[in-house]
Amino acid sequence: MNQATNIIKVMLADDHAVVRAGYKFLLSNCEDMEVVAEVSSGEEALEHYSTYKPDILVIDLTMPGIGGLEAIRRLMVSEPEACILVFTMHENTAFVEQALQAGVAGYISKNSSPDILITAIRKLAAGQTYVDGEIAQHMVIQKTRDRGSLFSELSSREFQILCMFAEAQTVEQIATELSLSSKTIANYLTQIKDKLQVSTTAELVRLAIGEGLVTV
Amino acid sequence: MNQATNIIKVMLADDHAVVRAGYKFLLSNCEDMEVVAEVSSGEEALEHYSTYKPDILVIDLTMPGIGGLEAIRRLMVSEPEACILVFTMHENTAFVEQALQAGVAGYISKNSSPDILITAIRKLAAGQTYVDGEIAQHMVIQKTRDRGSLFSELSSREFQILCMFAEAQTVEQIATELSLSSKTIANYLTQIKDKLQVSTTAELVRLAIGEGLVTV
DNA sequence: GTCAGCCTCGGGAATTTTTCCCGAACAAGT
DNA sequence: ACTTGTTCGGGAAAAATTCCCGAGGCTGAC
Repeated sequence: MNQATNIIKVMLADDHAVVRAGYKFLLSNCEDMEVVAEVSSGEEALEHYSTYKPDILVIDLTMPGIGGLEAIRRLMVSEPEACILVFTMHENTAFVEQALQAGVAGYISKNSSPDILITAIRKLAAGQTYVDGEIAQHMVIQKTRDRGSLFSELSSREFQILCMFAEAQTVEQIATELSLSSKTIANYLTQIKDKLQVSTTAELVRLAIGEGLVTV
Repeated sequence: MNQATNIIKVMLADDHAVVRAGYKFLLSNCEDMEVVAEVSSGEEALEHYSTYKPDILVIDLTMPGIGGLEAIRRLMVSEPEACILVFTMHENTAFVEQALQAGVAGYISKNSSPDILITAIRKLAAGQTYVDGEIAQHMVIQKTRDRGSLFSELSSREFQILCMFAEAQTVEQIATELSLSSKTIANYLTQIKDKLQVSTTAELVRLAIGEGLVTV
């Protein structure tokens, strides 16, 4: 609404200090925005969000602990009007979908040119949404061809569990971390295999790695 | 011995016709060598080797069917004096080790500059061995640092089974293809996990992919 | 030659994991 | 109100894995 008069308050969430420094430097050239807080994990983001009440939260998806996606989901519960911009290296359609479903207002890639970040922040501050051009293209292309996003039919819980499993976590470990019965996790995995139409664990892991859900 | 007077007879084994064409073109510029046969699978290589009795067999590792490694092993049984040059895209130490153990005389990468192939063929024809410089470096580096080649303690059977498994083949499929009991395969896999110090299937697949044993 | 050591192969039995089927609670959409 | 989807997990059967063991083959050392 009033982007000329008011300064956009930005909060940064990224686990790499250098990356945060880069952001800050980048934004320091813009008179209309200011970094009011920076955190290095999803947990911290949740903890400090209400203190700083930023206009925009710029957040990475891959962070230690609960990670970005989960942090976004939780934040949207307690602060439904939060304006979140995902800034990550995951160009994978599945992540974009999951993030958008979680309610983020923008999604840009770390591969994008730096000024895209500025553009995106201004757009979001003006109440608009922004998705990186290339990413949008990927999504359209992937949508139009046969299978859609392959992972799009997974629920967020299923997606989360798949990611954890593909990172070679045990069924028990996942159960513990999510405070669920290992029975539940096992059932989920069966369900996931079914939806993804793979029959073995090896295939599942290959698929997840191949699609870029996890890095090896 | 007599490289000046005699023409080096070369047999090519690669499943891609274009690649074979490239080899032939490359070698056509050399007066001292000639392509006497070309085949597109390990099976064919075994079948035709004795017909042509080439001085050098240039072979790729990734081919349909039994693949290059297995073909090499079998060939070395029937033709122990065979002179084999592996020419592949696998720069992975594990493959180099497995190939050298199988008795190949040379190992070069498809990433090497083309004239390396010529050089290598001449070396081998002269009774010497040849391993690509970069690959050798990799091996030394990997050897000197902590763990050695990780897969080096796997027997060839174990290595083979691991590769197949990481390609998402079922225990049953592997058993069928190798004409073994699925019980044996399962036992092998347990053994492999033990040697590689991983506890889950997911970890095993990740490791295999991460180390480049299979492509995703 | 003999012996130790490793590799290959698989059976038996216990154990663990996975699957399949089911139900309950809850939220959202129509 | 009613269907639909998500989340969670129990029960029981089926399948996979593990652990342990043994036999045969091959190699290299003594």
